[in-house]
Amino acid sequence: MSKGLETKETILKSALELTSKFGLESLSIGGLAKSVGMSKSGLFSHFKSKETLQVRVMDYAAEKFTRRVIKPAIKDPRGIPRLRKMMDLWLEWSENYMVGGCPFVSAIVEYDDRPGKVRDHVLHLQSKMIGSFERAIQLSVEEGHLHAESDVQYLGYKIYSNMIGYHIYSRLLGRQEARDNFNKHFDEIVFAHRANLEDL
Amino acid sequence: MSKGLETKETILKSALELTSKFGLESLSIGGLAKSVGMSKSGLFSHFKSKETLQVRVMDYAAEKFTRRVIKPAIKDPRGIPRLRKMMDLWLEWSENYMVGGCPFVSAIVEYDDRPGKVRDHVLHLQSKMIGSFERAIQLSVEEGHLHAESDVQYLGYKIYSNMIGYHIYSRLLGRQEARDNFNKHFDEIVFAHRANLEDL
DNA sequence: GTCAAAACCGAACGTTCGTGCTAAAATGGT
DNA sequence: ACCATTTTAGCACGAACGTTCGGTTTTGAC
Repeated sequence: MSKGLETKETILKSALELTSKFGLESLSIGGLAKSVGMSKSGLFSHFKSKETLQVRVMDYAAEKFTRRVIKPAIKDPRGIPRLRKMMDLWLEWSENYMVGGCPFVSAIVEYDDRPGKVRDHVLHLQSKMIGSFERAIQLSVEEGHLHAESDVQYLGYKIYSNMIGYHIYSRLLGRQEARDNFNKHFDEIVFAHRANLEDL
Repeated sequence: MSKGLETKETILKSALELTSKFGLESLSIGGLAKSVGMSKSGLFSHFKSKETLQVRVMDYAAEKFTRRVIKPAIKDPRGIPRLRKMMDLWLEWSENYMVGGCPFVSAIVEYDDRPGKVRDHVLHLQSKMIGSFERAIQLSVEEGHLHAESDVQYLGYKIYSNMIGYHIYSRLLGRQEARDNFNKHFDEIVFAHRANLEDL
């Protein structure tokens, strides 16, 4: 790997950490340069603008997310087990890997009223992420784990809400029941949509 | 009312609008001054620091929230009707009254990793808000609308998650099913915890 | 109408922001 | 070892940031 790509990786790694902690908008060129130990202009020349940097950071986050949450889960059997695994991996991602919490959650809220390329990109990535969950839910229906009339989009909404709710209860409010709540709620959602056994 | 309090009200009103749109941290003294049509220093002198301004803005928001969501709901009968009314009023508050979405949601996410007075204050206000919902849930149990063994805290978590989920689905993702999802999910949560009729 | 207090403004402060420009240093294929 | 390319640093810019200060206007009680 060339020197350029190496430092670009170093920069993005540090940038993602800062973003996770303080948000995508607070990410400053100068501060980022200091945290990776290089000059402002040297760092800047890797991205032509701050906007580009922000977009790259989110791409970097999305790549890590796919590698750590989505991809490992497909080793588990289709249906509820795989969906459950995604939840566990997301918890791991959100709690331990990302020191400042899931960067998408912050970015989404931060940019819901800031039109521009960054917002569009964040929206696109988050839609893709929700799509991944919806696909896992769809598979759960096809595998017969959830009943055939399940509204996949609605189920996705409930599961996503549970994730966000956990994130806030755990992060800001610091409630240690958050994880139990999350798991219990997920189980209830799945249970409410389970297939009638006599249908199989 | 004295002149000082009047302008302070004007400032806070405009500040809350900006905060709702762009977040509490992006709120700048200069920008705010321009939007209310007064000088930077003139505005600044009303609050001794930006930190104080931010705290006051959140207090202002909390007051409006109480006046528009909590207080009107107590006219409805205790229990599920009152809780349901709170949901409707919150939807109204979040959708129409606050142009940029619920300011607490933004503030919470923005400050989950920024220690300081602002964070502490936001946390305190949000805890109070959740407390209001939990009290309404508790009343629903006492009124016999929800079964006696209901875990009020857990129910609060689910209802809160639904609110946050709706906020994101509706705001950033722009999904128009969001509202239906929200209502359906609320009904399901209540239904899942309803009192057994034979117990009454 | 007087006068102290409150409110407000304009200018300036030291920083930090994002972004150019130029030149030096490091890199890597030949 | 050479040399073109890439990467990095230094410096400067205009703008915006929060904040301070000195002075002017406005307010409201007497």
